[in-house]
Amino acid sequence: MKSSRECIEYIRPVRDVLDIINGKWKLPILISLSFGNKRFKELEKEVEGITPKMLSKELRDLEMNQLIIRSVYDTVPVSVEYSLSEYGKSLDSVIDALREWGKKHRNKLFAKL
Amino acid sequence: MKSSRECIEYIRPVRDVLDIINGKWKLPILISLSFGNKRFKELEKEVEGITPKMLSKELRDLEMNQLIIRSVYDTVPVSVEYSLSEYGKSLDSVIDALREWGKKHRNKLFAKL
DNA sequence: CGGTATCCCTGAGGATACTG
DNA sequence: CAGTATCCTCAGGGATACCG
Repeated sequence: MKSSRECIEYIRPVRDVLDIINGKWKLPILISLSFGNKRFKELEKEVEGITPKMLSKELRDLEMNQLIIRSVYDTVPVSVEYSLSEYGKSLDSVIDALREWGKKHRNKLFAKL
Repeated sequence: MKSSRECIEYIRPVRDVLDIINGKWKLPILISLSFGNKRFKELEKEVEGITPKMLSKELRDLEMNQLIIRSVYDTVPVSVEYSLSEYGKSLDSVIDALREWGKKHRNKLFAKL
């Protein structure tokens, strides 16, 4: 067992990440974008249950943190495309880990029934 | 680029996990316990900033989800020890991934200055 | 299409004090 | 020591409607 200080040091980076990908929507949005660039309406469908207001806000947050890129194309009507930045793509390992555990958890829950 | 249905299927397990480890405190608590069994007061110190109320609530949630074990010892005064369950330990990979990314993120922020 | 605006509510989370 | 009890704030999130 290590010292308390080491433990606190260990927690810090995780808290940093939690600050960035907090809430129920950010990771689902990032995952959706990891499947390919998406328009606003597409995201609204794939991230089930999200409202336009929340989607708009979360996209802004993610863009501010440089995880995604918002590209506006000068078509008529204007079209907007969201994509993962390289930095956002680097979250893959995190998403994979979460996903693997999530699948195990699901199996565990089913096994109980 | 895959179909929308695949994408939605892909997101589901991640949302399951998020439901379990949501909020700012659960992962820090789990990490602290990964360093060794802890008493309530010890956790209160190592999970910096948490109030006893939140700690109490989060511990209850984590216990309900079988991620931690609460052991009461019949001493005077009574002592309570929290430990990771095997199931809780299986979150290691998730925590590692988050932590690795968090460290990178920190470096990136520092590099900017 | 890609969002805003408005209103609303719950619950996460905090501060402080207290108890068996 | 291991929590409860109260009271409080505020942001996360939802519903619905609307706009350029």
